[in-house]
Amino acid sequence: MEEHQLPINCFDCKHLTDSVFCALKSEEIDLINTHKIIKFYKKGDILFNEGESVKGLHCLEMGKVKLYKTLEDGNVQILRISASGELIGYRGLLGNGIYIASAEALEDVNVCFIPKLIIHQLLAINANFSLRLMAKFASDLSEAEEKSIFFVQKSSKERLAEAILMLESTFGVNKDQYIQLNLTRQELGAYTGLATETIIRALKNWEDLAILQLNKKKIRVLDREKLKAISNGNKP
Amino acid sequence: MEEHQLPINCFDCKHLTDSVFCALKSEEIDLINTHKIIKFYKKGDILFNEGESVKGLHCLEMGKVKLYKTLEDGNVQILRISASGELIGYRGLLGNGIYIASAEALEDVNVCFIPKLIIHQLLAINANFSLRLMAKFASDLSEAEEKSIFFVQKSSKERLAEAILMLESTFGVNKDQYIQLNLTRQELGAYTGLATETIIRALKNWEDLAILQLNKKKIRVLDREKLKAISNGNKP
DNA sequence: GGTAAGAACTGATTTGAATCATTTAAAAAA
DNA sequence: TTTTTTAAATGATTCAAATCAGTTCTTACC
Repeated sequence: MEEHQLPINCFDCKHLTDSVFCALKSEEIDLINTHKIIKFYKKGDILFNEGESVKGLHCLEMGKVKLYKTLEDGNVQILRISASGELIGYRGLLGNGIYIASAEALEDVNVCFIPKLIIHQLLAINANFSLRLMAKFASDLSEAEEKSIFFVQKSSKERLAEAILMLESTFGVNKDQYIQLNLTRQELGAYTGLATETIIRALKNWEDLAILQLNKKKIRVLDREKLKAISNGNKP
Repeated sequence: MEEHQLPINCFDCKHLTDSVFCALKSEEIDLINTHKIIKFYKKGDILFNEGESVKGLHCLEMGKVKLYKTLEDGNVQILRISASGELIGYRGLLGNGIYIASAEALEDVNVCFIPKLIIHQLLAINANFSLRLMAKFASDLSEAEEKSIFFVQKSSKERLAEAILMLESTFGVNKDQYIQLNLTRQELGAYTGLATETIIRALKNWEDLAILQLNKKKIRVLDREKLKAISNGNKP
C-alpha cells in the first residue's frame, strides 16, 4: 500500500479549521505540535481497549476507526464509527479517565496523539477552547440520546434502513456511488443490534426491490426515498 | 399540601457543595443569587417542551421531574428522571439552544432558574467551573451510551430488572423499603421501551416469585440478588 | 496454487413480546 | 356519594426476529 504523507506540523493539518482546535491561538497550536505523537495503525490494529486508562487524545488524521464494546455474553456492540478529522477517546479525558470502549482500525489509519496533560493545560488557559469542546460533548450527548430512542422504538428494518442512510451521509459515496465504508454483515449487526441473518435477509430483500445495490461488502443506495420511508415505518 | 421553605439565597442551598457550582467563588455565586428566578410547579405541570428555545438552566431544588420525548407515532419515551439537586436542560445551554425533550413535574417541584447569559458569563470567567460542567457532560455521555447498549442488547425482562435496580439505587427507598418514586406501569413502559402489558406481567411474575413486593404504584425489592441475576440474563 | 478459515447465504423452527379485546379496580371529578 | 376517567390486569392471538442447522462462497494464508 502507498505511504501517506503526514503533515509535518499541526498548522498544515487539513482538519484544523473544522475542529475544536480552531479556537486555539498559534502559540497554543504550537504546544500541541511539539508534544503530539504521530502514530500509524494497520487495518485490524487496536488503538486502545476498554478499561485502559486514558493517556491522551487521539486525532484521526486519516482512516476509519470503529469504537465498540464487548459484552459479558461475548456479543459486540459498535458504538460509533469515526472518520478522518474526528477525535477519539475525548470522553475519557475528563471524568474517571478510563476508556469505556475499545477502538479498532477499520482500514490503515494515521493518528496524532496529544497527551492528556497538554489538553488540560489548554482547557485551563483558553476558555473558548473549553466552550467548543463542551459544545461537542453536548451535541454528542443529544446524538447518543437520539440513538438510544431510535434503538428502542424502531423495528429491525427501520433500524437498518436508518443506519444505512446515516452511514451514507456520514461517510459519503465513491465514484460508483457506493458508500465509502465497508462493514461485514456481522459488523452491521453489531452496529444496529440485530442478528447477522436478519441483516443479510433485509439487504437481499431491498436488493430485489431495487432499493439497494450490493457488491460484496459495498452498498449503494438506489432508492433513497423508499429507504427513508422504510426507516419511518412504512412497508417497502 | 404543606409549603416548602425555599432557601432565601444560593449560599443556603443544600445542593451547592455537591453540584458543579461548588467550583464558584462567593462573588460568582452571588451573581447567580441575584439573577436566579425561583419557580414552583405542581405535579403534572410542564417545565418546558421539546423544541422550545433554552432560556436558561433549571436547578431542581426539590421534587422529581421526568424528561421525555413524544415520538411521531404518539408513543412516549422517557429519557431520564431527575431528582432534587440535579440540573435540567443544561444540554441545550450550548449547541443549538433548543430543548431536545420535554420536562414534566412528577410531584410538586421547586426550581431555581438561572438565565443562560449568567451561565455563559461564569463559563467565560471560571475555567474550573467550565471543567466541572464538561466533566458532567462526559459522564452523562458515558451513561447515555451505556443505556443505548442496554436497550439494544437486553431482553424485556433484563431491561425491566435493570431499570428497577437502577431506580432503587438512584432514588432510594422510604422507611417501608419501597422505592421513592411512583411511576405508573405506562411510565415504566415508556422508560424501558416496553408495552404496558409486558411490564404488568413481569412485575406480577416477580411478585409471585417473592422477588418484588407491589403496593399500588410502589415497588419494593425483596430479592436484590435474584433481580440482579435476571438483569444479567439468568432466568428467574 | 491449494487449503483452511471466515463470511455470506438459505430454510426451518422457536419464541418473546407486541397487539387486540375485555374486564376489573382505583383515582379524580362532579 | 356517585359518576367519570384513568390505570391495572388477564387471556388469546399474531408476528417479527432470534436461533439453529446447514451449504456455498470468499478471502487469507501456507
